Amino acid sequence: MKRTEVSTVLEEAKIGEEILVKGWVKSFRANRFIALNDGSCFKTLQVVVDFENYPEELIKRISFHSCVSIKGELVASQGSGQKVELQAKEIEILGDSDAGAYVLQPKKMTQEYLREKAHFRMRTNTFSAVFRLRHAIAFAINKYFNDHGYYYMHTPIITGSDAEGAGEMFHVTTFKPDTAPKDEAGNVDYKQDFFGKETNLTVSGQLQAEMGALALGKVYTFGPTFRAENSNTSRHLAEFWMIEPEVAFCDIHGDMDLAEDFSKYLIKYCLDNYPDDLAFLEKRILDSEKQMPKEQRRPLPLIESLKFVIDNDFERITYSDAVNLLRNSKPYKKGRFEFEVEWGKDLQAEHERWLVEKKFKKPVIVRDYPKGIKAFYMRQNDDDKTVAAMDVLFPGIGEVIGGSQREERHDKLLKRMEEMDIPEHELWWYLELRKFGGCPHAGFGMGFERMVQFITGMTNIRDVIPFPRAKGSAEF
RNA sequence: GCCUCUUUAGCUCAGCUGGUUAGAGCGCCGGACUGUUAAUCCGUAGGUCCUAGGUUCGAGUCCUAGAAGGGGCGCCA
Repeated sequence: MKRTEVSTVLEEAKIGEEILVKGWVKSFRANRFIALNDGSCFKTLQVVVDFENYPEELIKRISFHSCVSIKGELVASQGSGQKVELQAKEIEILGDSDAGAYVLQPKKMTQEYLREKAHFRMRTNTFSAVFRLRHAIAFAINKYFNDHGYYYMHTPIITGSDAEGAGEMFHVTTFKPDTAPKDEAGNVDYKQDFFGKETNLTVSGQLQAEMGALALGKVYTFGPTFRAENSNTSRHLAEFWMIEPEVAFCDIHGDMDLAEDFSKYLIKYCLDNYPDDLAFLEKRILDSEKQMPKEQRRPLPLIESLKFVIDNDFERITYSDAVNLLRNSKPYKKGRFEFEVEWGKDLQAEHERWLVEKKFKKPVIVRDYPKGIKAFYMRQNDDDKTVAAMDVLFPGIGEVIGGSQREERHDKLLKRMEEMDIPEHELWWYLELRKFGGCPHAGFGMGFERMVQFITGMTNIRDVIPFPRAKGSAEF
């Protein structure tokens, strides 16, 4: 007999049908009711066991998270919690789980504790919901771009240039530290290394994606990226996934339009297709906020805040306007900001939070940043002071997207690289893209895990990736 | 990298200005009950109080150092 998944049972199976289900026991009440979950959906199937008909030895093995295979008949439920239930006829234990020795318990456990039990944490309601949604968002990303005529481009994980300018890199080598061959000057001789040169793990696929955009028109990358930054926050990982669309014949305004439309699509996809998981996560957050002071609680419940984002236009302002707004703000005048607001300096998290959470109360796109605080490849504006860069700021998590129109003018790009000490010989190919058939183009990078954080409401980024990699932590 | 908080039973925590045998809820185990929805009721077991030093007649409690974890900041996605 073929197994039926719980999601199928609840959606399609008819009363009176004989079915076989397999899954994990979420609870076993009164020696009679198994709540069975197989991961196919958030819901559980109630299985009714007439314990009088089974050996006590078998009944005892039905315990928290033991794995069972049950054949039975689907019947209308006598209880009020569910419409249908499975009347068990044959029960087989596929995997025992000794409740006394098992590290999970059918009760609330802290996220910090579960993080240490990452091999089991996906079995909990919270993490199974989070990881179903993580999948949903990944799928929606590919669907959105495919439906809009973009090509999925795989950029390299190992890169030969360290000029991408997005932060500290992880070195890739086959040398052992103590036996690495040295050159005459006593430095490590990377000519003898696997690739014949120094290599690193990528911090961004953008520069390579630009090659694709100038050939295929619209491309996107979606893959892991690596930063060896010593940043210890709930929004940073050493290994994270990034989405980077790159579009030919697109300026900064088209870039912002794409960022907004794309973000809304991902949120809407989850609302439309995963209501049970979102409802559970929302309830979980509301419960945990009950003992918190009001100002620490979310302004809106999870689902409402997601709907609010897709129903409203993102606020779009220039960096200069943002600085003026901040300098006229109440916290600025009362000296409540820790950091100075001054044209030319980057906006700090406290400033961004004021703009998003206090001033506009919705996502904000800030554009035209001073060129001194942005990367070499961003297109210089006519004022000679700013570049066509934009950041999308979300409530709660800050910067979700950073993007720009790229500098397509060879002379301007070269000059900027010289000013910023970017070695020309490492990016010769990037410069040649401007020499032969170049065109205005733009793109952005979205932090995948930050988007998953926003949609699931999880406060720590380590809880939205199955195996977090962060400073001092690479377990599992 | 900086600042700050935490570490007591399997889990979540309480433990006052240092004082005698370190507690609760849940979980586990045993029993009762059996149409439950975090089932209920009764009972048992379970603790190098993170580690190492120190102060003291006496340290879970105070001091110093270290370890692990959380939160905030910086850097960014």
